[in-house]
Amino acid sequence: MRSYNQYCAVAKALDVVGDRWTLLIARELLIGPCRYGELQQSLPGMASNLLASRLRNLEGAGVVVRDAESRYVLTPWGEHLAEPVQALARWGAPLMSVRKEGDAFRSQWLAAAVGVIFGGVDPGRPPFVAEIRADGAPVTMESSQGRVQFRSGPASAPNLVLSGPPDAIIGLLAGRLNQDEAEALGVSILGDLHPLAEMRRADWLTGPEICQVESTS
Amino acid sequence: MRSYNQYCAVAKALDVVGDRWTLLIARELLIGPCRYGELQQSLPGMASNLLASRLRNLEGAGVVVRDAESRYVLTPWGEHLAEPVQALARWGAPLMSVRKEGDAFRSQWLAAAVGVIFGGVDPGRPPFVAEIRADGAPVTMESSQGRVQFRSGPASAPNLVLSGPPDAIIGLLAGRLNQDEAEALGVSILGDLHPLAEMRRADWLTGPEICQVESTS
DNA sequence: CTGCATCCGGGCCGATACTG
DNA sequence: CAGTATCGGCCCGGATGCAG
Repeated sequence: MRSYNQYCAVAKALDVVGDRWTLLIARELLIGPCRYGELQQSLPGMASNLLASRLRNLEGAGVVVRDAESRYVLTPWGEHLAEPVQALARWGAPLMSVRKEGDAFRSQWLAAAVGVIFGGVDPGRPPFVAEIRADGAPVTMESSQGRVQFRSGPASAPNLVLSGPPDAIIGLLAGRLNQDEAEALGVSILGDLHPLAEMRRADWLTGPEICQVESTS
Repeated sequence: MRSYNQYCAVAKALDVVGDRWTLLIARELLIGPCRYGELQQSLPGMASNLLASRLRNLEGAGVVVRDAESRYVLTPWGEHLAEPVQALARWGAPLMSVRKEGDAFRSQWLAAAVGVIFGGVDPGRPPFVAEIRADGAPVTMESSQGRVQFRSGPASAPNLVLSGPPDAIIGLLAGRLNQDEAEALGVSILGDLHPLAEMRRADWLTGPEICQVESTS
């Protein structure tokens, strides 16, 4: 990307990660190291030359390095992209209330949603393990010592198993839908949902009321 | 911008504010309502048609509205862009250690820097007023009740007056430079600098050591 | 088969000129 | 003052090619 040529930290940051697709690459690498092909699968619609170019730029800027298995890994500085990426996710969360026709979905993207809804540390949180199957490979959400962690793969001894369409699962996690509404949308629920409510961030707002979703383009 | 077509909060957010220049427009509007012409002056290098187009998009998305004087103002949802913008500024802060030849500077951009270095609430902060003149109109930084506020215009009864080149001023505020080093770079200092150290965020790191600034393009 | 590089059409970006 | 019009060029997106 052409530099903004502004002596301002926001502009400098965008000089590095402001290109189209770049922050979505960071979103994937924040979950863990990735091969080139894994990134391609996680970024449907992105041209292969663009992915290669973005990765080169990020490598040159010191955000990403290659590991011994030639996977792409965030540097310590790159790991700190977690904060702006999560802040953007929190800001964009109201737009998730409806899933647009044709929107792609990958189960690992629940990691961002989980970070947004259950982020931070809260000693009052109960220990809890949930396994989630939303349109793909199962992922596990685990609350322990006040912190909610996320990883891909099934859970060994879950307190809760959710499976169904992604938008209904997210509505349930976000607290926008209750058990009956979610089941009506095709979610199958095994276990008790009530601990979810105690695990949400204190500042989490259930509804998307802050942004009016307009239909007039 | 073309939509990413991903059912993910980060992608949805970037569908709205991921376009080139858009987050810099938000940076300006976060300081306060702006006329079209003020935005143009604050965004050197941005084409006029692009500014008009971005403002239309933001208005359509519900991020911006026009007030009675036809100024552009953030909606409540738009105000919440403060978090992602500040997070980006914090992430990009290490890149501010050197000012590149040709980088533009506006005194109001100190607002972002002040937010990054002195953001949040800390009851231990002493009350303090500083007037800063960095290459332009004077701006005022005021600490009261644990919170540091920023506004444009001179201070009425400052404890500290700083004037000089922007990079040296920022180095001083960030704690990268001491009084002698800053004065050697042309900063004139009236008053006591020591309260600044007590006002910085507890997690503020002085140096840019986290990102190696490489010269090999 | 993975990990890119090349090519090409279309659209976005950047600069300047122009208008109510 | 607040935008609109226009045009060259670069970036983006999709398909294809190719080397290890």
